[in-house]
Amino acid sequence: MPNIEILLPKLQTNSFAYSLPQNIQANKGDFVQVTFRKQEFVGIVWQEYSEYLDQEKIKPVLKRYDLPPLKKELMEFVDWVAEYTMNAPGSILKMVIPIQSVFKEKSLSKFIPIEPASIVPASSINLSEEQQVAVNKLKEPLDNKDHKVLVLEGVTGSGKTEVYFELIEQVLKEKSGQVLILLPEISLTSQLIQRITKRFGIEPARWHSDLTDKEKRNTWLNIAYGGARLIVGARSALFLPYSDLRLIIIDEEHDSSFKQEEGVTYQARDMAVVRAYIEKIPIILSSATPSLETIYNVNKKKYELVTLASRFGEATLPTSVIVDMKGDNARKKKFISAELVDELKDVLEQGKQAILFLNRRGYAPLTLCGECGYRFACPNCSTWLVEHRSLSCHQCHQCGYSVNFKSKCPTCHKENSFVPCGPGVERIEEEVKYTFPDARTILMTRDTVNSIQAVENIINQILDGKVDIIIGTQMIAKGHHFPKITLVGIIDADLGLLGGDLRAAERTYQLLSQVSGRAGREKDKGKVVIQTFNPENPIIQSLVTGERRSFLEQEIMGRKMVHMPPFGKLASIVISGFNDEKVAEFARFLVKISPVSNTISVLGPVPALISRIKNKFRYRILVKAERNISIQKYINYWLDGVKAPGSIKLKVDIDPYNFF
DNA sequence: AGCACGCCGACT
DNA sequence: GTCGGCGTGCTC
Repeated sequence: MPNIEILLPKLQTNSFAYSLPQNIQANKGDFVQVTFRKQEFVGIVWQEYSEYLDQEKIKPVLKRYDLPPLKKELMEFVDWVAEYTMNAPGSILKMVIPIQSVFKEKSLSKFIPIEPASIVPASSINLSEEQQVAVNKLKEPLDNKDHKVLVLEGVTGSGKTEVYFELIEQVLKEKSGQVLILLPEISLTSQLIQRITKRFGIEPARWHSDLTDKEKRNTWLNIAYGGARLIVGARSALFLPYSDLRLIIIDEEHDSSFKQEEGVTYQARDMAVVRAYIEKIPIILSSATPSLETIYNVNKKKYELVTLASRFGEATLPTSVIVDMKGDNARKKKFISAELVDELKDVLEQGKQAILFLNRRGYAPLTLCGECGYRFACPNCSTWLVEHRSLSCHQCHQCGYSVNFKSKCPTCHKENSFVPCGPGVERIEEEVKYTFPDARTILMTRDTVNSIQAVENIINQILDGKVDIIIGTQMIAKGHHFPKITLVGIIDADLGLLGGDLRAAERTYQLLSQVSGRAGREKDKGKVVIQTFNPENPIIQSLVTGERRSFLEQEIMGRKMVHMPPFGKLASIVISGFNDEKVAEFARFLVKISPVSNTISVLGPVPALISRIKNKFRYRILVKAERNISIQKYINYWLDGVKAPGSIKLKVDIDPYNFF
C-alpha cells in the first residue's frame, strides 16, 4: 500500500501520511475520509507520495468522496497563502472547505442546483467612450485566459458597475465559466443583487458569514459543480473551489474590511490578485478612491488604470464646505454647528434627505463622575467604557464587558453625577431630535443594524422616504444609492486622523470622500458640510478641492521617505499572555535574539496600542524590511527553534493594517 | 487548535 | 490516599 499525504482542513496542521488501500483510487486533489485522533475527518490528497516512515502509526484512507477534485491551481493558491501569511496550510484549506456538514449527508449529489443562466439579451445600454475603453481592455485577457489587473477608478455614480456588468455578460454568454464579485462585508445587500437580477435574469449566488450551514452547503456544492455562474461574496468567498473561474471583481477595493484581522490574517484584495495570477484570469479593482498601494502599482505599470471621470447622466459632484468648530461652535456646547443646522433645515423643508456621519458608536465614548472624577473603565482591557443609552449600559468595545446604568457614583456615592464626554451617534440623534422635533430620524450602527436583513430593512425605509435624517457610523459610507439624499454632514472629520497608524490619513480621506459621495446622486446638487477643528489640515483641504491625486502623491512621498509600505514591507508580531512581566520579558528576549541584518530592522517591543484585552497583556514587535526582501524567510529563520512558553501566544501579521 | 498525558495542592 | 489544576506535546 503506497503512502500519500493528506491535508486536513484543521487549524495549525501540515499534511499527514496515510496509506492508500488497493481498493480505493485517489489522486492529488481528491476528497477522502480519514481517521485523525480517533475521529473521522475529510481531507484532501495533497501529495501522491509520502516520505513519512513510521509504518506503525500510519492509518488507511477510509474512502474517497465522489466530488470534483480540488484543482491544482487552488492547491497552489492554498500553499502560497499559507507561506505568505505564515500559517499552516491546514488553516487555509479550512477556508476552502468551511463546512464539514457537506460530507455528513449520505448523498453528496443531493443539492438544489442553481438554474442555468438565461442571459437577458444584449442590453441596449449605451456605454460612454470611457466605459467602452475599459471593457475593451479586458476582453482579450478574458477570452485568452490571461492574467491582467485592471484598476477602475471613477467617482461614485460614474458607471463602474456598467463596465463590469458588460464583462460579466461576456463570461455568462459562454457555456461555462464563473465570475466572482468580492464586496466589503456590509454591502452584500439587495441593491447590487437587484441590479444583477434585473440585468442578467439570474440571482447571483451569495457567500458571507451570515449564511446558515444548509445554505453554505448548497452554495458550496453549486460552486464546486459549476452551477453557480455568478458569485457575490465577502472576502471569505475568495477561497471557494470554483470549477471554472474566469474573472474576479473587487468592488470598493480600497475598503479596509478586505483585511481579515482574526484567525488567519490576510488582505483579500491582494490575495485575490494572486489567485487571479495563478488561475491566469483577469481581475478588476474598482473604487472611487483607489488605495495608495493600488495607485503605486499603477505607477509601476503592474496594474492598468482606467479612469471614469464624469458622473453618469445628470448627477454632478457635491460641493463641500468646511466648518471650523473652534470658537463660536465650540462655545455653544453642541456637536452640530449653526451652519449645519441651517442646511438641515433646508433639506427638511424641501422634503429631501440628509446623512449625518460620525464614526463612533453609542452615546458618549467616556463617562465620568462630575463630583469625584471617577471614570468608567473596562476591568479586562485598557479602554474606557462607552456609554450606550439605548442599551442602558456602559460597554467595552474590545471585549464586550458591560455594566448596567446606575444612578450613584461607585466611589463618591453621589446621585446623578455622571457627565458624558464627547459625542457618539446616539447623542447626535438626541441633538437632532431636540433641534428638529418633527424630523424622522434613524440610527445606522452595528448596534441597531446587526444583520443583512436589518440593513435591507433600513435601506428600504430610506428609499421609501420614511426617513428624513440618517445618523450613522461608517456603515452608511458603503455603496448604497439613495436618490433623495442631498446633504451629508460630517460631525467630526478629525476623528480618524488620531491613532497614528500609517494608513490613518488615507483611510480618513477615503471614508470621508466615500460618505460625501452619498450626496446628490441624481439631478439635485449635493452638499457636504465638514466639521473640523483643523480646517488647515491638508487632508481636510484636499477633500474640499477634490484634488485627490495631489493628496495621494504627498502620501506616497511620505511613505517613501520612511520606507513604509508600499516601499517597504511590514510584519507585526503580537505577544500576549496573562502575566504582564513574563510577556514583556519574552518579547524583549525575542528582539534580543533577532538576527542582525542590514535590510531588515526589528523595532520594539512596545505595549500594543490597546495594551490589555480580555485580561491579556499585549506587546508588539514591528519588523520592517526592504521591498525586495522576504520578510517571511527572515521571521522563520528567527523564530525557528524558539519555543514560547505555553502561557504566551505569538501571532504574526504580515502587512498589518491596524496597530491594536 | 484540541485533547491527552503528566506531575504537584486541598479534599473524603 | 485521590480528584483535578492546567503546563507540554503530539496528532499520520
